[in-house]
Amino acid sequence: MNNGRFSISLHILTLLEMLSNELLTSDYIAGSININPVLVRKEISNLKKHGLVESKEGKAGGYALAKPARQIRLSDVYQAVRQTPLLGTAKNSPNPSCVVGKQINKHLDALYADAEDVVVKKLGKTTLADFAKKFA
Amino acid sequence: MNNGRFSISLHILTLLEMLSNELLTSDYIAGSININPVLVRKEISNLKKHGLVESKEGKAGGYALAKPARQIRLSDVYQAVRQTPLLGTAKNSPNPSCVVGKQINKHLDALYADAEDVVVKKLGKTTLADFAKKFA
DNA sequence: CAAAACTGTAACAATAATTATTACAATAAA
DNA sequence: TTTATTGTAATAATTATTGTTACAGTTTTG
Repeated sequence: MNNGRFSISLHILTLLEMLSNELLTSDYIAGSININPVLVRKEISNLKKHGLVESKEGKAGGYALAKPARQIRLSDVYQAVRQTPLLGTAKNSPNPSCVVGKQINKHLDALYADAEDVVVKKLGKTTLADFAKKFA
Repeated sequence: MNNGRFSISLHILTLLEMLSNELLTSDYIAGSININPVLVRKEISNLKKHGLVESKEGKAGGYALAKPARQIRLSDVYQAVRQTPLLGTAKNSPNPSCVVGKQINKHLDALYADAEDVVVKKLGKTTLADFAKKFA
């Protein structure tokens, strides 16, 4: 699958929701996650592309959610971050002269799509607001 | 997530099922998948540990399924291969002096477990026999 | 029994993916 | 005009994955 990007994006979004009365800087966010601020900015750049976060440049700038947390489903976060199929991709190219090799990718793709579908449906049942509520 | 191991394991198992009247060598299997035979043996070593494959050493040796394909669920394959949480793991250690940082791992773990659960349930509905049937 | 064809596995090399860092231009506030 | 901040490119470092070589151990077969 992917990497730690889902965790990081969700961490960012949770912080933005919990402290939604102010703009948060990449430095502050990086301090909570304990990673490099540039990574936070890169990750947010992606979240902005997907309409989940907005930013203000310049002094006293920072980040905030682009819409109410109850309108952000965790599946939206997953899809914003998703790059490769959930169940992984082999980098081989199966032998086309073998019955199995010739067709396996087609069948794997279908299977992966189904699996991913149930995850997306599951994640779609929780909003960022629900998730953030757990942090007392 | 992981890598290409699920694909490779499923490819191996499908071959073993389709040609279940003979023992297949790692060389033959590697030729269909188009990877190194040693990788095949390593992967099978894991499948053996999980009771899905059995092997015979020596000349005229090779591999076969350890039980009927209809008794092997794709979720068994997934669990045999699974190493890291489906949705990825960040390698940071969140700041414990932050409300979010302190608790996020606990909540992420719960969320990941739920997501993984639905995938396992979904994969559990298909057996290796079902899957192999698709290869005319 | 000796040669041949295998599996099993360790050690290591190569490649690819991920994460971190540095640097600096652009923007906005004070 | 200084300061704080985002945006982004370039590159380095680290880690994960995949591939390779080598060889000991096992079994069949001539």
